[in-house]
Amino acid sequence: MEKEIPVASLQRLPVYLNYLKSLGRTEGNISSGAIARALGMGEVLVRKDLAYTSARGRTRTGYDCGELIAAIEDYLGCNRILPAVIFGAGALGRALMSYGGFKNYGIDIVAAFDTDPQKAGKSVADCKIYGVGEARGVISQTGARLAVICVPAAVAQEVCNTLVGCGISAILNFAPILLKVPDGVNVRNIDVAASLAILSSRI
Amino acid sequence: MEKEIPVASLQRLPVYLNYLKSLGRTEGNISSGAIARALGMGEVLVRKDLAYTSARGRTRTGYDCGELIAAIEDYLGCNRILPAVIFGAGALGRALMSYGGFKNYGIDIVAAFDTDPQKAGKSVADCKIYGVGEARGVISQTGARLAVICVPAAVAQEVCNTLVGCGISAILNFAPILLKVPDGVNVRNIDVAASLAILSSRI
DNA sequence: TAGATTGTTAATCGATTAACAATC
DNA sequence: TAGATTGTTAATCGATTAACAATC
Repeated sequence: MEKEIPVASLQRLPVYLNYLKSLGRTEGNISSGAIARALGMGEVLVRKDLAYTSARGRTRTGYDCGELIAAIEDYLGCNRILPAVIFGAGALGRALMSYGGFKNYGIDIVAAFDTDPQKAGKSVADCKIYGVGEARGVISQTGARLAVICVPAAVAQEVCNTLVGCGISAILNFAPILLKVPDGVNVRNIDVAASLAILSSRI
Repeated sequence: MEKEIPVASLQRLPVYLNYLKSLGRTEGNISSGAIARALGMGEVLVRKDLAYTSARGRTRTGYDCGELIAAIEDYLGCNRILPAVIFGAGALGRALMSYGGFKNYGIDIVAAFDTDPQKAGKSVADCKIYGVGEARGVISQTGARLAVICVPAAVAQEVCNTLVGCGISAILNFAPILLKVPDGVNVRNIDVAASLAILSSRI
């Protein structure tokens, strides 16, 4: 049995991917040492991380740029299209609806939901906002398993329960609370204010 | 010399704080075991983390809720007011301007900047948008040392250089690139698309 | 006192780094 | 061949967990 990738390594894969893409070349080779120097990390760590993907370096020449990008993209699943929904069409939710970066990772924001009936029926960047009552139908119809929670902390757990009940199995949570979810449901939290506070505590 | 707090511990402090505040009581005591159970972690780890703050538990009774909240807030610097600026008044930048959560951590978004002259002069949630040329003046006038970068990846490094030149020493970066900064400048990255991709790769 | 809880010291675990053989 | 680079195995480092004395 292959060893599972550590979270720390998994989180670095998009960093490598962004860097490689920023080079703007799909031909030629790049060594783990060059990547490591550019990103300020150890070269063995880079090789270890890349070894979790299907990328294989060539001794003396390094990794083929195009192959390496393809291997990371493949590992992260950028090539299939995965439908995702956003719950909460406030300022942050709408900003994410209009953000184009998800498609680089094969993620398609197919719908948004909001409790405000005024918002229902409107669209942001080709993404339609539905009322909460339509969540079950839209989620099952689109086959979305991935959701982003952008609602106030006070209602986030309730929204989370609804989403899990609709078959969502991975949640990116922007509300500053720890969501309780059943086994098998994955949650990642982004607390923007806390991130800024952590930075500022070192000033 | 006291041992410096590990990043992992520092990142958990806001989690404890959110949980304690969510209990909605400033009186009475709470034990590290109760906190650990609620957050799904080990109780020794909770005590170790809290020990970095000025909080001191009482044997047999645990920590005083109000004191503990105050100690974490104090450690994170929630009580002083720290001015911060946002660079990039696109959808995300404007969402952050109108987000109320920063003030819980004593962070005040005092200004935003954008290259688009159409946006200059407008305000979002009492926060005024300035042209790029005014950055130096506004930053030095407000004394901001903290900045949030919400511009496209292609211009993020340039914006970062400008900010550092204006005296900014801590940056929360939403652009999916690794910023190069001189020693003494702290950067934290939030890559929303990558976070969602990491989640989805486990589906 | 007995029991609950803290805080500290030692043990474990996992991730990063170092050393090095393999290879083109 | 000599040199550059990979991938693997061993060593180190840091963070988490376990054990336990202190105490109210």
